[in-house]
Amino acid sequence: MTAEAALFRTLADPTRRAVFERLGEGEMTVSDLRQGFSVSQPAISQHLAALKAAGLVSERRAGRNAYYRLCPEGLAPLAGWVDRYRTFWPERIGRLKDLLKEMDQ
Amino acid sequence: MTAEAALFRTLADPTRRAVFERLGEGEMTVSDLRQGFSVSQPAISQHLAALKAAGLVSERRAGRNAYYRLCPEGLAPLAGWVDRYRTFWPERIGRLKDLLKEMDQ
DNA sequence: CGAATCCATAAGTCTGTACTTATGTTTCAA
DNA sequence: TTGAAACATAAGTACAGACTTATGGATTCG
Repeated sequence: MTAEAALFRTLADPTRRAVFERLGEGEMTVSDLRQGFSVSQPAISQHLAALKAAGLVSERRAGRNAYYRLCPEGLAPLAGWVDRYRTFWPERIGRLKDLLKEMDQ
Repeated sequence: MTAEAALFRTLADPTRRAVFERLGEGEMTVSDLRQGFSVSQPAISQHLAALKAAGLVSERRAGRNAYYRLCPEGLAPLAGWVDRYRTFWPERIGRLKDLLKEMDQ
């Protein structure tokens, strides 16, 4: 299976994608993460295991707690896949250029 | 459902994603597309209907034939989602810049 | 020590969906 | 006009996977 295949599969589930997005706020325990979701704790753990297997998340244990953190570099293969088609839309490129320009500063 | 949710769901299936990628070669009929896939003609038609509903493909009828063509702009919401996380990887930005530079020429 | 908390895993259920075959519609060709 | 080709839709099947409850291991606290 290609890298982007695993990423598409992993991020296709809305709940799992929401967990990923939520970790954008910063490192968090499973219990923290559970707040705001209507699914059980095992469901959260299962999603985290899937995200970890896909390289989208890393884990750090401390006592009873498991801290999960975003690994945004894991998205690189997906970004690469999308970029292959970006060349088809010249009108959008400008905004991307602007973004890169901002990041230079 | 958000736009990127529909895109993730639509592109999660490997066969459907392969159909999308194949259309990168250019406009094609369903029969043309069928060659090289091990699934039935209805399966191809169903995938094309899903891609069309997601705005990733457009259709043109001519006699008995249905010509399908890529709509790469349909990927924009997905690209936007990925870009939110691109800011986390400075080391990859260089390659993106190079790509944009090439496209200027 | 015992109870409680945090998390992972096991096992089973159930829904979504990607496929199949069957069939209908339209168009073209002999 | 009859048959074949191109495609879509219908209906049914089968499997993946997202959930659940139950449980166990590890840690912390009283």
